[in-house]
Amino acid sequence: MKKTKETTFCYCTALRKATRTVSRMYNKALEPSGLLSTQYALLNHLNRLGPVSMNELAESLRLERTTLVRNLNPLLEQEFVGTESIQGTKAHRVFLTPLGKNALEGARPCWLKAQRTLRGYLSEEEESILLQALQKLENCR
Amino acid sequence: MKKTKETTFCYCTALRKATRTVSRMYNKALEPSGLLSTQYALLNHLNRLGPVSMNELAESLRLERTTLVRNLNPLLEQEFVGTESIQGTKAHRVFLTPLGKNALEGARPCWLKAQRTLRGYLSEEEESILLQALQKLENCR
DNA sequence: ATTTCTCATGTGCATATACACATTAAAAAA
DNA sequence: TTTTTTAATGTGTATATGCACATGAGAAAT
Repeated sequence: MKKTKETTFCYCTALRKATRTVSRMYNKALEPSGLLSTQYALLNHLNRLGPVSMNELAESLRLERTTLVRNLNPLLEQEFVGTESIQGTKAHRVFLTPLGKNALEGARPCWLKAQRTLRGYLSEEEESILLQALQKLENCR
Repeated sequence: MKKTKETTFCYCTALRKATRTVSRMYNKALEPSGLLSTQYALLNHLNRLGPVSMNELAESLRLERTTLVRNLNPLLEQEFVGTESIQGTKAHRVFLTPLGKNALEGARPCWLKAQRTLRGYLSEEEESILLQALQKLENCR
């Protein structure tokens, strides 16, 4: 009879471990731009989404709302992003300012460097399946 | 001519995103055991490595030494792990205590539940390539 | 033996992340 | 209209993570 292969690794541990290294790498690469990797990610996301409510943004990043707000604060202070209240409700919408778009574009070469380095480690198939797997995992709720 | 596919995702962002969700999931699952996901990971790692120096442990987890020490503290207090100094040097060795081994084994069912859930999301091929890719990425230094 | 150097460790600070609880404005129900 | 409910926010606390810098004990060089 076929014995189920024993699980020896842990998704959580493996993901966290890789994330630590990769985050360090991107932070290093982004240093000249003055942006942290999380800030780059936020600006980039806003650039693609356009104006969104806090909740939508948090949800789409799978990020705790309060964490999002705190991460957003320095970007608000630098006026890389702005907020506007939604007519007649108390909800807000966040959007990327021209200044923010500028910062994002200025940081793109740094980002690209890190990104290219990592791509170099994986085959096309690995990259594509990695991405696909991550997308499945991030929906495990 | 073939245009290189434009890179639209970001390794760092994608990893962090999935890691957030997965970590939440494991923390939830581990709740009854009283261990946090990071603590489970530490105990588990120590269980497999046996006594190791702080530096080796940090290195093998790709974890900042200071972070490791701080994550280790509550486990030391609960006497799940112990330390001993290495003869004639000022270096330390960390090891899993019987109490710690106990805690680890008690938490295993909770962990397994989360682990099984995630496995259910991926095909065997996806799992295996994911793991392989993560291992490559975590060496990007 | 004294000086220098290396390496294990410690401390302080900043960001990233989540959760629980409080607050309050808008919407829905009574 | 008053009450109730829901949903957007805000606050406090705790863990996770990394970096820069300080300290101090052995090891190596002089």
